Amino acid sequence: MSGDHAHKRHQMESGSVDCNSHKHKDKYKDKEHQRERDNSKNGNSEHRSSSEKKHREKEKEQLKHKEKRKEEKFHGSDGKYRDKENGFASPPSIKVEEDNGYYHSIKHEKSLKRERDEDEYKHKPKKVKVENENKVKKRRQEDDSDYEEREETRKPKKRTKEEKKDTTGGRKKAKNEPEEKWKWWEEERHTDGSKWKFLEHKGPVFPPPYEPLPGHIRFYYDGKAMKLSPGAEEVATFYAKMLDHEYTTKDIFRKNFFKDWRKEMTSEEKSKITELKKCDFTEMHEYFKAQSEARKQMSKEEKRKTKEENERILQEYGFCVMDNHRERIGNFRIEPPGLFRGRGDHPKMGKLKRRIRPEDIIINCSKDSAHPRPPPGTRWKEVRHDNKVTWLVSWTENIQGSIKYIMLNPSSRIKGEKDWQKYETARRLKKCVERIRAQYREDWRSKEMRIRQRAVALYFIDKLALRAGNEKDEGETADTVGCCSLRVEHIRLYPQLERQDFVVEFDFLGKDSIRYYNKIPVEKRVFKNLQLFLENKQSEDDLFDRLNTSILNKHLQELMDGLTAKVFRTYNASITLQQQLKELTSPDENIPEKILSYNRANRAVALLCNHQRAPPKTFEKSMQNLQIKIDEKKKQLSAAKKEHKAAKADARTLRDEKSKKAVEMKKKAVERISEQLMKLEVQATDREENKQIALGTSKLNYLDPRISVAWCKKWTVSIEKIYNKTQREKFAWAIDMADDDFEF
DNA sequence: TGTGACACTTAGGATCACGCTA
DNA sequence: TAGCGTGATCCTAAGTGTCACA
Repeated sequence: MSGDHAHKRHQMESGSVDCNSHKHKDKYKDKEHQRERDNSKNGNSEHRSSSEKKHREKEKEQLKHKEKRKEEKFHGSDGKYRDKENGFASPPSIKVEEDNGYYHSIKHEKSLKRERDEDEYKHKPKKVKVENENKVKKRRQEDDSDYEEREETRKPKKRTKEEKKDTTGGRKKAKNEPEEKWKWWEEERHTDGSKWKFLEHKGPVFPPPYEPLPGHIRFYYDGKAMKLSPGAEEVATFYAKMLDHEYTTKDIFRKNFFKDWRKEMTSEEKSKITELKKCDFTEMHEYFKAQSEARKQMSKEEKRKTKEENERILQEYGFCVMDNHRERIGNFRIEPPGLFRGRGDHPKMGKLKRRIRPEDIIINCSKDSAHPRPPPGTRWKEVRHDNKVTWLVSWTENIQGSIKYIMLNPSSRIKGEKDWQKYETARRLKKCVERIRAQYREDWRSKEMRIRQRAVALYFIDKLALRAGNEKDEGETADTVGCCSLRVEHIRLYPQLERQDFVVEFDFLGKDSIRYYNKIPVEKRVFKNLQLFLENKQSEDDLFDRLNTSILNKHLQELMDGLTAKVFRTYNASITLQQQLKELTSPDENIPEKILSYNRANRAVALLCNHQRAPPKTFEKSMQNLQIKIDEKKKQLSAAKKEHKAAKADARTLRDEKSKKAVEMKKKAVERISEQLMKLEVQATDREENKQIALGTSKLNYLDPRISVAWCKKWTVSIEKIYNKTQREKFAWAIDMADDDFEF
């Protein structure tokens, strides 16, 4: 990152756009906005239907026309538009960082101590400083109110005498005491654009080499057993393993697999094996199934050994040292070879994903770190020392020619800081969203078509939380769209529908080929504009032919520093959660009911963002089981109530201590069973409502965790009820800094 | 100004591990 | 204690957005 860029980032964080005057109005408008959205969203119940088929059928006929339109869109009719190449990236250029004197190994810590004292904030000791409570409270308030301001004004902290004396944070660690969590959010950030000063790791873990099948497991071609060469056999096993999967029923998958498989065959095999339908992989398939079964049946001792071995690998390769801290790596294993599982109607599904060799790998680490060693007899493609990026290992995959990375775990400082920053940008949008909304409404009346298109697209991104919709390489990926890449065929206009005026129906495949289907009433001016955009266009033409994500983001950047289309999704998701939590949580709810309210608020966001999932295979059965439990519990409750009544009658007659005690016991039993019943009923409601909705995606990526933390603190719900261990690790910063009065 | 390369986030499905129940 | 169901974790595809360069 250049100095300029660093400066820009700093500016972005300091929230230079003054939007405060809109603050109070925003709250009201946001709510109105949400209500409008809720009303419009309920039509979105259909799930992954056959609209993909429709796209396929039209594809051929559309292609020609589309090419033409595209040409016109960007170059007028001069024909200068050049098609992209085949989508494969050329090998990344070699980039070697000069030693700038920043790097140091933890091994050299002692000799560099003097430097650390002078530039202390860059190299904090692992131990966490002990702060007094008032200080902590003050810091938290500061964090909540204005993170950017703090970033701007904060100067490197002076260390106390004690701290200088002891790099372990002022006290010695007792034996077996769990290592304290590093509170990176209390420390300074790099301001020079660098992502780290020191990075050391052991490199990636490669998948085991191919093990040939035992002799008795055979492949049959045209009914006859045939021994395959190791290369061809390995690729055949990839297919055999997937025989149960729907992929192997798809024509494109089968075609691509067969084509790539033939490339791995010997010439003799190639001449014999000419049709996939004559191939019989069932023996291989059964063999792998038996193997997986055997793995499940392993003895306790064997399972323990496997677990220990995995733990050893994790300890050795799953961590790195970044700026004096041991940090967990996200994905330290190289992707094994196999068949490409593109989603939706991906034209490349079934192609062979090649085995990655050390010679394909680029290592990124500090110059003065102990470099990872390649496996014996091999070498890395390159070892570079680029501290402007966060990745540790990269390679180029052969399907799309894209670069794959090994990066740190979400709980790491480097990811956490970015996440925190993302939510701060969204909070800045909150301060000026009304001004931006007023502006795009005004732009609906612009004389210029490009401005009208931009304004309508932005309205959709804001109102419906649509993705930006970058352009994609045709024929290289599945045909999916976002807002800017919507085509005429993706919307339908109804001047009146179901007693509502100006209704727009959306039906398209979005990211991961997940269907977006929604009918929403829009403002008259939007409707009229859409009619205008559709004039003289064919179904496969772009709806917004004068717009792309680059133009839109450039405009957004002018409205607010750091604003892009993506920020609207984060903002709308978080603000919706906050509003829904306020609306749905009531003080007289018990804990399970509160959690149901939380999940309902979370669901509202997932619905908004169209986060769907395939209903679990066992869904119906598990609901039935739950219902059986509920029925049984109801019976229990009615029996317990009867017993309680009888005990009361006894007590009235006998009037002794024993019968009084019995009444108490029966009463408690009724209460206990009632509570159990209530929990089961809440669970059933929650599960039913969650059938096709994925809550995890929004929770992990869109909802400012401080909203959830504050809600937990306010209603004394333990954080474990809403975040599991991994999520708590990822959001440690928020759990530590948010109080019950945090406002997004 | 368009384009490709690159870096990074977001996403759903597959697989694993663990706890509950019969 | 085996079998099952479920939540947690892993995996990797598929997006977004920025930058340099022609």
